[in-house]
Amino acid sequence: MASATGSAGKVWRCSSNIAVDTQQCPTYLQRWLRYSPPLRPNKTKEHIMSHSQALKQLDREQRLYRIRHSTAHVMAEAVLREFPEAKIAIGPPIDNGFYYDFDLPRSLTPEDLRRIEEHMREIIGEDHTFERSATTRERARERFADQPYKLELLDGIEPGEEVSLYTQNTFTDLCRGPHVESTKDLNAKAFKLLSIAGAYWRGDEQQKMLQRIYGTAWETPKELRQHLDHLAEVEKRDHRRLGRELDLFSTHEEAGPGLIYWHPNGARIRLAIEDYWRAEHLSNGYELLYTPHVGKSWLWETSGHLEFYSENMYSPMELDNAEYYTKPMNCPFHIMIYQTHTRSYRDLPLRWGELGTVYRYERSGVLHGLLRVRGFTQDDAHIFCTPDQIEEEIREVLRFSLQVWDDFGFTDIKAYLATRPEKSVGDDADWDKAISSLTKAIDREGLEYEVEEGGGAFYGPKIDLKIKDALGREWQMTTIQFDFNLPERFGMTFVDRDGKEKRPYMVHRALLGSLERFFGVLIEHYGGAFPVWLAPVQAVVIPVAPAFNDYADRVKRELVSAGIRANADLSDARMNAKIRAAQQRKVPYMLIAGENEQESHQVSPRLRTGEKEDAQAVAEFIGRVRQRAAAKALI
RNA sequence: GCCAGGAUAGCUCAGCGGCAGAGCAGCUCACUCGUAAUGAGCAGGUCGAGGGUUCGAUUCCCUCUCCUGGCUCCA
Repeated sequence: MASATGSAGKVWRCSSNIAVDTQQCPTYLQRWLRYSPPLRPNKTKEHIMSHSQALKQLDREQRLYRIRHSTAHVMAEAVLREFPEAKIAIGPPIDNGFYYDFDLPRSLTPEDLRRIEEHMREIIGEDHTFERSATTRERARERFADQPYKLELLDGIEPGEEVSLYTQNTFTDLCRGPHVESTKDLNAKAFKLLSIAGAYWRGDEQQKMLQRIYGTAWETPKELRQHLDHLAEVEKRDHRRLGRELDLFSTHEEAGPGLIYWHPNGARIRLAIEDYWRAEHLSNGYELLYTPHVGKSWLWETSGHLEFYSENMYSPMELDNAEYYTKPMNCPFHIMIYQTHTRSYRDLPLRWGELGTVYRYERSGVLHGLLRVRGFTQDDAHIFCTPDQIEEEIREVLRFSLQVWDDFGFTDIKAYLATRPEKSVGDDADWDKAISSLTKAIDREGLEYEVEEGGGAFYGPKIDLKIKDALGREWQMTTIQFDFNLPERFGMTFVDRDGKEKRPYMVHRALLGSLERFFGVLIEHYGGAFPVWLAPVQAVVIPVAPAFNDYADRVKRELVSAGIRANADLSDARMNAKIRAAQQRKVPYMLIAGENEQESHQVSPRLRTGEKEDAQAVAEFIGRVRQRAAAKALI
């Protein structure tokens, strides 16, 4: 699945005034569960409760956690049946399922998965209990003498610490638990093995590549089916598939992977996005810039990119005995403009935005449709201000950002505040002030947030916003980053009211992130059925028969001159086929034009929702589309 | 980059040592037709690239390119 979650730091706090949604906060959940006691049936004299009853008393997330964890153990047992020589690594529950990593003598095939599933169903049917036992680290070392990965895990445990083992049937695992009481608490019809993937031991490229089996597990077959349906829906909305079907964009391996070609339909949408973006920035106190695409090495040496970021930069071009680099970021160019004047405190704050196209070298294995590319346009902006202004500026950026997300139809937004990492530059006082202004801004906007302690960049703290799409997936989009590094490196100053030169604060911020990536998320969010203001084609005029082609074409021209993106389908297909074609392209309005309409200068709208409307005057329809587009309505 | 799986017509896919296939899309022709596919015909492929095995390779082997799923949600 296309996942957009960035590297998550350690979560130590969830906003206290908002209930923790465990689905949104898996790390928190796992932490909580880790320290919750293993499940025991309540065996008092007065009240003998079966295990299943005890399981039912837990809340749903905890039950699923145990079911998934236990299913992972059952899978490991099944894999050992198939491959007695297998070395087992780790097998945790994850969102919607579980995985287990194995070191196997050969590569797994889909056929193996079917057999492993068979074994699992057998084991589950045999009603084995999950027995917890405690032992010492040394005992455990003997127990797992032939399991090198388990030994390595044991090395990470304090010598005196108690080690817990869980056993079901023939399989014992080093495991913290908790588990269900017995395999009969698992439903043999509510799990499925989904995929095989390579995964480095401990996620480290230097370590051995293991084989990971991903599975999903639920309480009931119905839930499993719903989850599989959800996966099918995700697949149907895949922006790469819709990009082809709706003729929005393409990539070309022969012309360079990870580089996006926007087709006319995609470009229409991008134009709508950019027009909106520019208008909103100008009316929210920004000035807009255009800067070059390449710069001499001096620029990148000064900025530090060559030192810290060169892996991601395109190789230099040699011209006139100088090396020029294609830009991976816009910031140094904006600073060049800043430096063209002596800046007074009266000039600040400066809010400078640019739709700046940058190129970054991404390893070929990570490229993915529009979501991970090598060339993209950032909706970048830099704010230069005095320390006094910073709080207000941050608040303003955050407010503006939320307004933009609302306009694009995203209302479920969460903030992540990343604080100072160990290796970093800048004064403590600056960091404290910056973090405090970020926190105040989040509080002011009433956003739910988490703190990623030490998760900031070395040059400053940041707020990232994650938006939730129509399928409930989170995407990290907006980033608001302080930078204590570049002003220093470029020696930026402003003259304060006391006549002294001082260092301005600098904030980088991208709201949509990259237009390419945002486009991908937008396509999936709307499943290709864009709201009227973004739809590449807003209306198609469909004549009932060839005799009305002229009228249909006249209506189309009228719509186009009224600023509506309209086509007339004058092909020799039947009306029904034209409707079907427009429907599949997810055009919001189909306008049926026949004899009745022609006589009264009307059209009969059919919405892509399937709704049919009575004939109405063309002028009336124009007014309606304008109104719906202005309201940013879906249709 | 690494592991696994892919790459056959514009798209979705079948074929897997012996003449390269289907549906949709495209093109042509016919059809006077009211809310999700009118019919007939035509055209379309160095079977991702390069090398090898073979009488013969889209098919088997090797190399490369690209695509897809993954590569700590840490016992």
